[in-house]
Amino acid sequence: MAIARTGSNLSQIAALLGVSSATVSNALSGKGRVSAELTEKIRATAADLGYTPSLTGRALRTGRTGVLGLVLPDIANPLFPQIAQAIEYAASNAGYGVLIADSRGSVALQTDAINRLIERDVDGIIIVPRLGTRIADIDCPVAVIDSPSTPGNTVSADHWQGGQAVVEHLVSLGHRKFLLIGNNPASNVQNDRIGGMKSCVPEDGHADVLWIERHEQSHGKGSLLGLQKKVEAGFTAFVAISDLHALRALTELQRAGVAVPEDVSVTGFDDLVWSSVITPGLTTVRMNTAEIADVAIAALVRVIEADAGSAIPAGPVVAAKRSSVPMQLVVRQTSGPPPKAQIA
Amino acid sequence: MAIARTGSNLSQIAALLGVSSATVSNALSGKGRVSAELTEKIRATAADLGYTPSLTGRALRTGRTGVLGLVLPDIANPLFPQIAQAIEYAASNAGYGVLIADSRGSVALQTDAINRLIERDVDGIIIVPRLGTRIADIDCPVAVIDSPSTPGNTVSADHWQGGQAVVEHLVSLGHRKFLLIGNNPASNVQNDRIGGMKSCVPEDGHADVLWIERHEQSHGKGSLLGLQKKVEAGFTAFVAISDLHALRALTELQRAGVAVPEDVSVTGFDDLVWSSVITPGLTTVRMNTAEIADVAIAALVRVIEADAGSAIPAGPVVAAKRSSVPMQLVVRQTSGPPPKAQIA
DNA sequence: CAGGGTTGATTAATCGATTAATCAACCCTG
DNA sequence: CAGGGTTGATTAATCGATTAATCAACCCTG
Repeated sequence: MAIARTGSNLSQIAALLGVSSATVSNALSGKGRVSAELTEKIRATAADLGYTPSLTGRALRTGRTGVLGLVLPDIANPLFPQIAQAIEYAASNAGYGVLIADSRGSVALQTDAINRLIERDVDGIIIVPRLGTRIADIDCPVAVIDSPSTPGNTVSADHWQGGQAVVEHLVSLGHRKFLLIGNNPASNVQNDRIGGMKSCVPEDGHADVLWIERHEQSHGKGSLLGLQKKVEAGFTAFVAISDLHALRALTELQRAGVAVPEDVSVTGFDDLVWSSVITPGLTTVRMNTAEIADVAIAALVRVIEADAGSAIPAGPVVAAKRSSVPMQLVVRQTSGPPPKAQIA
Repeated sequence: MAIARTGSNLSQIAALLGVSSATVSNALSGKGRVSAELTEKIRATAADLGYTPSLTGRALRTGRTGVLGLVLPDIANPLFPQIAQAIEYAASNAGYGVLIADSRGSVALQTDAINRLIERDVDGIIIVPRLGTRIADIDCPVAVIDSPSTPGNTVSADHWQGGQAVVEHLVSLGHRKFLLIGNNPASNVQNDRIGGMKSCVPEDGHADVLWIERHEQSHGKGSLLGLQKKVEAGFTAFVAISDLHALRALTELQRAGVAVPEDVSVTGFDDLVWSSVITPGLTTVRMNTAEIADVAIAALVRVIEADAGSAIPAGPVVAAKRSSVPMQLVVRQTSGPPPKAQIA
């Protein structure tokens, strides 16, 4: 014997009013033909009973569960909560629930995570892919949030433009010698940011790139980045592709007695939670997660709800109307003019 | 016409072998009586067809969806991803999916979030409650992860013991004058941590508490905490209830020219991602999120799967076998002996 | 060898909602 | 007033899996 749900169901309403459950379904969904009078009565009793439709029953019949899957990369990325929140909010507004699946930093587990979601019959999947992963063939609509230069990207922040914005800001303050700090050159996101930064270095300026993962391979994990020597070599702007690395740079410089922003400027990316409370407050670039989530969900929902007609979607990865959303520069206290001596 | 699922179903296997779908169901689930020979044949064809049971069909029949809801407080808490990851992992191992719902920092939205989950027929809910929220009556089993001193708490880290561990460490280094840094005294978690810290201050020592939210009400959001004056007043240990506040303290002190750990020690809580990469590395206390998640999920699953017998559970909030899980001290570079002059 | 017990299967109902097909009643119109 | 059209409802099938009830075949045992 199946276990009865706590709430009421269509047949209960139908029995109470002496009509068929089909009529109740039609009345509540506005489909079919039901007299205005009866519709009103059905609405009223449904409200009285606190009726909520069984999404399971509906899912079985319609083949749509109303649930989206969200696949996230390595949890270490502190931007994750913001993205997850934005996706959940946008999905919820569109009438969808969000199942999470964690790829725990490994490509194999990412595939497992996707398969778990598909087994649960999600209507679509949003993937924030792990570094350089290609999305394998997936049997449902997929939205990819990575970077505009990634093939198959659905929507993402305009990381290149974000990189431009922060370097333009520093150039206008008078900086000419930049140390760009990245982590892993295999990341499309990081490459876009670095690329945008480089594109704005003026002809009389200079930019070096420090890749942290490479540096740590030779110097050991968590080792100093040797920034003090860079300061001595005349670098005045330390431009990181993440607040995490900016923070690392900032504390290393402070510890070495280099004053920020008086001696050098430090900037980050992503506006993570701590950026506003540290001293000095971190100048950074913020992505519009709400907008990105809205676009991704809208694109996904459009394909899902059109799917009734065309059985086979063209490709699994959906396209959005806008594929990139501008980033916004947030100026706080870690960026300022370089010391007088440095200005040529 | 309902939309057919992409995969195969029980009746397809049944038709292929010329048996009834009931037999296929029995064979695959190991229930009922099916000959060993036939069971083997059914298993083989199921594997051939790549059969995965429709969880929707099963859910409708059994009344259990195999999905848990996870309600998270304000996303600003950077510990969230670790908890979410641990919960998802534990749930997945127990055969459950995890739907997320964000309470976005408001009690009203927390209730909305819970209702959305219930509408989706989750089998149980895990709540990491917002500051001082009481869990309203909920129509399904609930596990609460807050603090051992919270009434109705299911399981959590032993925040009191964590507070003890960090102050014991500092006392053994020679510290006697402590500034304990909290945010909001209405939080059970924060109160437990502060309480544990205080309980380990020796008789010849002293501890003051700085509540940041109160401080900001009079001094403005993001204002300096006035720690330099505290250093001048002889405080040598700054013990925060979160790495976020420890980071704030650390940068403020470094900026003011106070050397950490030579002049003063700074410690945090939660071992957030950046704690290991900043310079100097932050001494902190880590919670065993995996263990907490395992206990919470186990308690929830126990009630859910016993529910078949007893229709009405005693109360919605489930109890666990262990209600508190010890925290672990992680010693890095921000803690050291106080300057010689300060040792009496 | 009659009749109780076991084995290994099938039948049919069920969970809840949706929807194509059908039907009764009524309204018109030529 | 016969017959086509519309209105407002119902009937019945369906999505996929589960499971209580039933049944046929066979095996024993007294």
